[in-house]
Amino acid sequence: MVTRAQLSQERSRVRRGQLLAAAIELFAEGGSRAVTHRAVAARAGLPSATTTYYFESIDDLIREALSAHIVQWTTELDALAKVDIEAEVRLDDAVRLIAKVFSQRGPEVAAVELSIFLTAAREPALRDVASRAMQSLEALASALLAKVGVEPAGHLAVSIVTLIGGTALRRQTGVYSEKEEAQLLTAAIRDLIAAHVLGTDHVDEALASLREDPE
Amino acid sequence: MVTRAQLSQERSRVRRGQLLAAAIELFAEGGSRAVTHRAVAARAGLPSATTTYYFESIDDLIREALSAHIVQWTTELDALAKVDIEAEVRLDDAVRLIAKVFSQRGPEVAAVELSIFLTAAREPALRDVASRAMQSLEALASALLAKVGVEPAGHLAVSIVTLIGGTALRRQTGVYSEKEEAQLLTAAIRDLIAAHVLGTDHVDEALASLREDPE
DNA sequence: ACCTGTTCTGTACGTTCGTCCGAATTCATG
DNA sequence: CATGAATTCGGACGAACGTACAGAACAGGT
Repeated sequence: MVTRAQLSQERSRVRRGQLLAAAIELFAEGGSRAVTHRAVAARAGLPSATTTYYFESIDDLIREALSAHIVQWTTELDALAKVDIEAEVRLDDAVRLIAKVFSQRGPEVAAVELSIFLTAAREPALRDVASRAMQSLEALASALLAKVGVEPAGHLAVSIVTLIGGTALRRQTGVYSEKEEAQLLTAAIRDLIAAHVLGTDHVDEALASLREDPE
Repeated sequence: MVTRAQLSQERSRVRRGQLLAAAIELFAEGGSRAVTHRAVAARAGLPSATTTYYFESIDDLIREALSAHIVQWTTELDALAKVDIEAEVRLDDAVRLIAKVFSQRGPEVAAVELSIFLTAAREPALRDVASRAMQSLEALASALLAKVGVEPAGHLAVSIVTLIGGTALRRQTGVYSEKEEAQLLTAAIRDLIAAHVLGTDHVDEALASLREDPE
């Protein structure tokens, strides 16, 4: 049996979700200035009073929308890590896959996630979910690295995630084409992995040779 | 002789600059929603009508503020590249210096620059200055690399800039401490440089050994 | 001292914003 | 069927917003 309360809760949950999704859409299109009570309700196709009924204030609405979005993204990352861990993965596949984490749904969506990370700096309510997302990203990188035989990954996974974030950032400026970015990223990831498997000694040696031979 | 027109132009230039600076301050503190005509004028200590006198619209003001800020940052980067090119630079110094490009004035300011890169994606007026800033960053990295004997830098400078951007991004979330971020970044940069001087063959070799020996 | 064009700014207008409220609706429960 | 708590929603309120403009303030030339 389905009680009224449950039905109502379900309906409320749906409507809240619609509002949050609409808010994210507007945020992606025009930044936080575009997210207003009326605009959100209109985009969601709901009466304009719903936004005030479901959220304490407009800031609350924006915060929750960003939070929900990054949480869902984190969930997808975790799922991705579990699926791929059970499949056969070659090094190139792994590199290619992780290179697409930020870009899989186009640069516009990536901009939202990046914005959330930036907003987290001045919104304590977002800091937890933002750092959790970062950690899931690192966990995904670690899992893929382990799958291709790099274990333990140590700092390597973190550095790879750094590359991914930096790439997502630069993609927003459009200095390089989509193809160039992909090539640059995969090449850099390969270099980092190589340096990692070669070990600190080889790295120090290579750098030392630089110092001795200043051209 | 100083004409009235010149005096006036000078005064206008100063006031415009004050307004732009005030706008950036507000933007850094509360995002674009905090940048309003009245707030900007109040922060700059000028009459509230000045904002409409000097700028066509509020969007124009925000755009110009972000543009001016990133242009100035670019200028500083270029100056930095020229100064350091004339000084003796060791590898570790170079790595340390470039690691500080984004962090020299605290994470709050870095957040503004990152926001500008993101905003550039949906504001064509910012795209030029944003990509120019990226290129100056790469030029700085190239110059430092050349100084320590890595020449030509090729993709290396770009990859290092990617690491810097990714680091600046993650610093906003606070997952790692200031010191950890610095260590992670310098280690990753060293790895990339090492892989670069070792050459593609060594990298391929190292990765091939991974494939053959899946633990 | 007076005039003239430019620069500046206090003020006011209409719009949009965030928020609130009361009446209407819904539906499990008594 | 009556009750009441939860939900829905049109409309309205004051506040803050972007913007426009008439007149004040100013610095020459005469």
